[in-house]
Amino acid sequence: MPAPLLPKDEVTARITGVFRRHGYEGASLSRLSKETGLGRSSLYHYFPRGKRDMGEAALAAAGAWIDEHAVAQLDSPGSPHARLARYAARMAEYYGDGRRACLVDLFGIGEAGALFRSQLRRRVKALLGKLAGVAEEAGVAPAAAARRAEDSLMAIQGALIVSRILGTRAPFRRIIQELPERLLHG
Amino acid sequence: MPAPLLPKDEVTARITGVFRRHGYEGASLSRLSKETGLGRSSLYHYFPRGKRDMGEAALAAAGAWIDEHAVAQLDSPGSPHARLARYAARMAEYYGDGRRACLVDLFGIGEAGALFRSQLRRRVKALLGKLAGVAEEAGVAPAAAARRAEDSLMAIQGALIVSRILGTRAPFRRIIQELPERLLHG
DNA sequence: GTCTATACGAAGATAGAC
DNA sequence: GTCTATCTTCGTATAGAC
Repeated sequence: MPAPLLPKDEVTARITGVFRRHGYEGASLSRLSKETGLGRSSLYHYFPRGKRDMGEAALAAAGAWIDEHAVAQLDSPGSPHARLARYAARMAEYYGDGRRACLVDLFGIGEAGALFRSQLRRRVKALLGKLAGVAEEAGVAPAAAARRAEDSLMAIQGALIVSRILGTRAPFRRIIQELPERLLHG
Repeated sequence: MPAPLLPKDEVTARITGVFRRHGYEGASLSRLSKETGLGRSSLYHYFPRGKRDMGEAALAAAGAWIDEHAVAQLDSPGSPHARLARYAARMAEYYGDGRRACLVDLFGIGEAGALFRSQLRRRVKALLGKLAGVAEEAGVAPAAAARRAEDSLMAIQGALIVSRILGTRAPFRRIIQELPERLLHG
């Protein structure tokens, strides 16, 4: 048995990158093979059901990174505003300062939508609950907190799309900057 | 020469529908053929460069509909608030009350992005200018008007994504409802 | 765990008859 | 303008050697 060329985590990271640049259907096995440096057979060794398993792995890896680095900030010490600012900063990092796409967008439509939408829904609902919790903790009424959590998420998703089309990071950066205020004071 | 099975406008409309449901790369010629009822050769008769021309036509048709039905409301009689409300209502119609995707999202990434992003950018910039103009007309300072126009667009794009993932139209409907207020009074 | 080789269908696209 | 037939490339997926 030859030694692995890359640890599986690194393979998954590169696969995730391909999905984020090309979308699910645009991520062909050739591209995935080239960008991981693994032949098709090696990819099937790691991901027996092929692209479907790769999408699953990308989703899990992205979710884990966000939970560990961004969502964790919401439970860390500090004022609600400070925690939200750290959360936003980490999300900005995840999105490559607005240059990288979100799997919630890419995997929500077409063939990928059928495969992954229910998983994404669970993750999104959990995140919305977390964000609303921070707002409530800061004294925002539950209904308003839920609304603003939803607004925060929509603002980021929309900012990614608009920044991508306009070719400028400014809208994304502004939304990240404003996130704590928007959630806490509408 | 046999008579056309469908007028070209109707063909384009159906093609646009396929793109909006499956994305650019997910819209295969087979699907496009099936949903238009035209064989491949007929499609190539209308769109000599194949999918690329179909994407172009979809973009043009969508842009024309939006200009004629939604953006036109911004130049029609009535208060800024009333015009924005009519604009929002027409956009909601375009988006099938939140169930149908936006080409700015779908055509912004991957292969489609390379083909269509510059066209989309022009359209988006024009729309942002129009929206900001209405806000300025209502007394909003230029910088704030530009910011809020951007916010309005991002909110709609984000609402479409979140509504799609959550499987509920409520977030989209809320954003549509709030659009005039957000643009005019932050 | 990786490789080469290959199966096999679907992809986009074209030719020529009517 | 539509059809059938065809072409080539690329798609996902597998087999078997090392």
